Amino acid sequence: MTTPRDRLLDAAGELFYREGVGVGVDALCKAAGVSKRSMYLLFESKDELIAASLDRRAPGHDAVLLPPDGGTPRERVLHVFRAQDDLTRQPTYRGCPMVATATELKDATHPANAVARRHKQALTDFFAAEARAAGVADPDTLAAQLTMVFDGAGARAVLRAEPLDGLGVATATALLDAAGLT
Amino acid sequence: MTTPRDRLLDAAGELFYREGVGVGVDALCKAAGVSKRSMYLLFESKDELIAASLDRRAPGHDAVLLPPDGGTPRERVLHVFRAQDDLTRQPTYRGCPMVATATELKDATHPANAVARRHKQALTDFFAAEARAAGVADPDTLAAQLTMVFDGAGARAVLRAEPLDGLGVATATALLDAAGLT
DNA sequence: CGCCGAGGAAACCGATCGGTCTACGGTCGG
DNA sequence: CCGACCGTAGACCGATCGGTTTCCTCGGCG
Repeated sequence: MTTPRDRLLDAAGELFYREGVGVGVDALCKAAGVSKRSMYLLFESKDELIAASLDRRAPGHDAVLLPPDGGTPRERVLHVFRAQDDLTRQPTYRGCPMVATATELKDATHPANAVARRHKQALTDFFAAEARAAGVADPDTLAAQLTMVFDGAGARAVLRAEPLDGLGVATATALLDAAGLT
Repeated sequence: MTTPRDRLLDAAGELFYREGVGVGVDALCKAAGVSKRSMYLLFESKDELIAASLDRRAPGHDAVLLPPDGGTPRERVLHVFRAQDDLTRQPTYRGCPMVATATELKDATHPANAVARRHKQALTDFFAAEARAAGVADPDTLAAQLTMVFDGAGARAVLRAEPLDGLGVATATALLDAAGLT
């Protein structure tokens, strides 16, 4: 049996991603099968719920993007971009949830923004660790560059409303080659 | 004397960028010094106004990003990323207006989405023209990659709420080098 | 059985949403 | 001096916003 809290977080994660954070609390509670009363007992405000739902999405997100154990650093990095490429083939793809939420909220002090920044940093850290393992000269710069390509690829897929078709993988490959990560 | 139409488009362009498309029509009209009645005589709906204001922003946007006449293709391409770097130093920077609006609207059929796609394509076309002038093997792919880096760099600046500090320029440089555009 | 807390349904709050409409103040050409 | 017209101010519409509150129905436990 799922708790009201879980149902709220799941419904929020899906609705906020699909329709934006402008979705009303009433619609959200109805989708979660939870009363507004319970929602406001579980969360201080809608803003807190946004942040919490974003946080909850992260593990699943990582599970899709990050590679399983094993493989060369190059393959492990490229796995992320291949997984993103697959995601953009789904018609429900609306870009990276972290980027989308931060973009919608504008306010840099919003609690959800800290969540987004933290999880985006985790992806950058993964790239940096692989680059370091491969002995790249400047792993942090390469990691930042790969993260930018990742988010730029997501933006492209959203704007054009079409799959990436290998463009993200190709760009990441070019950067890996340039950095000597073979 | 500015026309009500111009004032509306200017106010909409600034407010929608700074606070998002969720800004109300009342606040918008007050900022523009135009009555709601006039607004709805000039535009069919708020959605049309969003699209029109985005369209109006584009020339100024191009003027800031695109290089003046002259210079090598490489320098002309890098000028775009240097200009973007400067933009991210401003505390009012909220990312590329086209990307931000498309991200907020979700709906791919929204009139503003076509505007965003068109103007993003214009940037890609600029990159492709420079690449072609420099005799690059696959100018269209390079142009798409540069556009992704551009948007990824914008997303990074928004998420981290800090300037790019050369990261966009460095990444674009790496891609130019990789493509043999010296 | 009675009691109690958890939680759902829904009324309610003031504010605001996108959008329409009336009424009035200006500024023209005749 | 006069209508014709453009545009503003703002009331108004039903709906919805984030958030609070009241009421009532449960299930578990003594």
